[in-house]
Amino acid sequence: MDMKEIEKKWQARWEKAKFNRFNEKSDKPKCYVLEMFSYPSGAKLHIGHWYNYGPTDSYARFKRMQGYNVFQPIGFDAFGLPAENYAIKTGIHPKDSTEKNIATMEQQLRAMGAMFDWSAEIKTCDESYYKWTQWMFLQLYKRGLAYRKEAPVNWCPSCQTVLANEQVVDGRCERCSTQVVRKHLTQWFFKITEYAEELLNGLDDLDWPEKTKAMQRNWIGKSVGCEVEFECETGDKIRVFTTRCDTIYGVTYVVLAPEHPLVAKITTPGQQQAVGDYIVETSKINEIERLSTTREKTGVFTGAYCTNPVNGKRVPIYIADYVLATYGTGAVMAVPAHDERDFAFATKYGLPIVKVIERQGGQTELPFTEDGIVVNSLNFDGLVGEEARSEIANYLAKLGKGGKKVNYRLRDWLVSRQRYWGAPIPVIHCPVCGAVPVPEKDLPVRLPYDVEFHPDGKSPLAKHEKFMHAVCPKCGGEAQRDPDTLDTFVCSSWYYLRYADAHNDKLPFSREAVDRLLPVDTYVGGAEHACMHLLYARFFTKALRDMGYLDFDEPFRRLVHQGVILGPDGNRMSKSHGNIVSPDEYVQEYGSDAFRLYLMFGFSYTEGGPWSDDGIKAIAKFLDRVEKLILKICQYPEEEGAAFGSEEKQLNYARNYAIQRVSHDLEAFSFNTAVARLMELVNAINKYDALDRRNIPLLKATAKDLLLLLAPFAPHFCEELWQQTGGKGFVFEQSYPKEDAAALVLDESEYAVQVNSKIVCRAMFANGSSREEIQARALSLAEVQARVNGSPVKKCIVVPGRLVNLIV
RNA sequence: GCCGCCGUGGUGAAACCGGCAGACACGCAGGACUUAGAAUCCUGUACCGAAAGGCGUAUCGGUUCGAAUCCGAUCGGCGGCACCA
Repeated sequence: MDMKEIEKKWQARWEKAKFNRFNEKSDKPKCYVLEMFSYPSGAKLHIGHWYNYGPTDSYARFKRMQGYNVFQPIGFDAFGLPAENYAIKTGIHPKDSTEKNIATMEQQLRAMGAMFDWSAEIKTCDESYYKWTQWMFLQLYKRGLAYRKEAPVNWCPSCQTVLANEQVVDGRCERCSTQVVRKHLTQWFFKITEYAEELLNGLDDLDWPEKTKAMQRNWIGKSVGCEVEFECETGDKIRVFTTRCDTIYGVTYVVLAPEHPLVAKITTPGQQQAVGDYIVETSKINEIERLSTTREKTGVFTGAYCTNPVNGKRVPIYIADYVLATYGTGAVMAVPAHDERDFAFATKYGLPIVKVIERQGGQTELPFTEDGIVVNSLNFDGLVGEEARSEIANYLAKLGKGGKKVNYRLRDWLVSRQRYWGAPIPVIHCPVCGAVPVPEKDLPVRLPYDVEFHPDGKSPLAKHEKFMHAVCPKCGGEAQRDPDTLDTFVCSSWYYLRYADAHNDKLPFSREAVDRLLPVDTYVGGAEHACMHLLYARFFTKALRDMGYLDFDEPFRRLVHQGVILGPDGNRMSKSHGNIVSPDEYVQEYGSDAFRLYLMFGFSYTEGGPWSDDGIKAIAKFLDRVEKLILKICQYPEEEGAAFGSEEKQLNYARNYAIQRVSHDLEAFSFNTAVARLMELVNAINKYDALDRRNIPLLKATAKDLLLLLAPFAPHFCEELWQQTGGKGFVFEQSYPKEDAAALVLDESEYAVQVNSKIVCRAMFANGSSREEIQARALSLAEVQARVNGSPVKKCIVVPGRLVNLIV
């Protein structure tokens, strides 16, 4: 077949028939299959795109043939830094380069032949989209979920913008790997922490990879403990968070983070110099060093003291940078006997170490950080672990000095970016009224085209006078726009909702549209989004639900991560490794169907692995064999009343076995085994076809099923064969074959015959035989008798259809 | 350090709930057809052994009639979190 021609032919016909569109009028059950949309980088699709979109499209086509009304939209995550950096380098405007890239990618995606519903296409950089991204911001603001505050934030000196916590990997920028630095800035945040508990609990019921759920749990980082108030001699109260309040009688000092607001207030005049020096010193140390566990602990005494609420003991207050300002309360109670960090610190600075926990039934070596028996703790002595913590927490609550408290590692999501190519934050800063949201009727706040790109740490918009100039919506006075844009992850946090109603100009989506299509049934994309996009999108869904715009809690019922196709050398494909493999030459040579089929067959979908084209020829050959076989069988004259003997039964078994397995494997995204089962069926048909006497109707029916089974894997190829063999309409209008359970029951099966769990031979046994019959027949076999040697059978284990084991 | 996942032929990989390890392919070897073969078809292919047979799923041990699969320890790899109190 001339695949190039055939691809074009069928793509044009599908297009003309609007065949790939979601059918609004159908009463079939809906199935929303979604691949993560792409950033329009470079120009061409790379293997990763193919690997994500090809097999998933096969899944979508399979669901369609199974009778679902499938919705498979596509679009572009079009805002973002690369386009802007490219503009700084080349002078080509981000809008122009992005639009050009999108045009190329659209063309390539169409050429792939996936069943995308292009009528719902979205581009996040279009006004018609980002207007609603801004609208989302305003709703969150109204709900108190968007707020502005000054805080220490992560700044990427290379990208010249702040980053969210999730975008800092090992102290480096997720995008460009530059070391981030800490800055104090006033920025916009989304209050994702308000949903911490629900985001955590919701994971339990999701059909997601366990690993991804574990990563989100880890990221949310719930820890259950206790908050305790230590009163200073100045009257100030220091609140500390601890998970080990059973050790509270062992507190010998309290430590504040150097940034803690009370530091300045409580430091005694004598210690001011030392404390000031220490703060300056630690602020110079970058985040990476500061977070290193191996670094020696340092700190300095403030000169102040506070009181342990449970025993009235006076303990010194230190500052040390091993206490983080951003976690818990930014202060800890130090129990050197039962915490390794406190132990190291106390040893270094000669602070007392008081043992209050003992190992149950053993020697207690300090620091002892496990649970144990409470000692030296007045009336709590003798309690153990959780019981002790609970009792002490209750006691603290009774004293009015604290109580049980849950802490999360998750921080609020910083969404401001000091960059141009994003959705402008719809806020006006008025000298009188402060930060005022732009009224919804004034949306969108348009991104001006004529800007200059000078990476200087400020948004290019800040220098655009016309853009910046605004009138305060509240008082009508002179005001300034917020010069920052929204993190692109804000755009991608709701795009799956927009697809459902992509052309709505009154609302981001109508309730009716999302009710009909959402949630997404199967979402497919890379695992690298585990703690970013996938967490943010869940947050958006829950927030929108609480605002009454949605009626469901979770956007993605089922999640599948495709693996990563690495370069042939086993490294990630990259320009710097010089190991990028382009799909184009393969597609050119073998066609898009063969290429996607190879991707499905050659890799375990969720694993991926190093690229190798070993076997791509075999796939092309396989398609050739199918073509020859089907065209040949199709020409056989009809013959009625042909015999149905054991050969026919075998062929029919192979046919129905393939139907059963292929359907099962496709549902499980186990494409490699599904293709293997198809190859087995082809082998079985070939074998049968080589016989002298054949049952032609059966052979034809089997060949037809093969074609239908293969259709989702090789859509153009099968569409063409369907037509050539006289099929009416599109092959994808046919139902996917369903297995005949009766054909899967064989008269007899081959059993492995074991004596004392060792395989002795194989033999055929009639199915439905009783255990006694099987035992008797097994015993009668010559190989078995040689082993048994007349010994009595003590036990006989039968696994129906598989194995019989005689224990003698 | 903590959490999670993984380790199977020369290669990519299979194996549902504990039941014939290596499906399906690639590669390789041999053969057929052929002027020719990089085409097509057939046969073989975990390893050791000529064979009978033995042995085998990172290593060691355990549970079981039976373990790639379950349990414990060790080694190796990957991913996440990490001075988180």
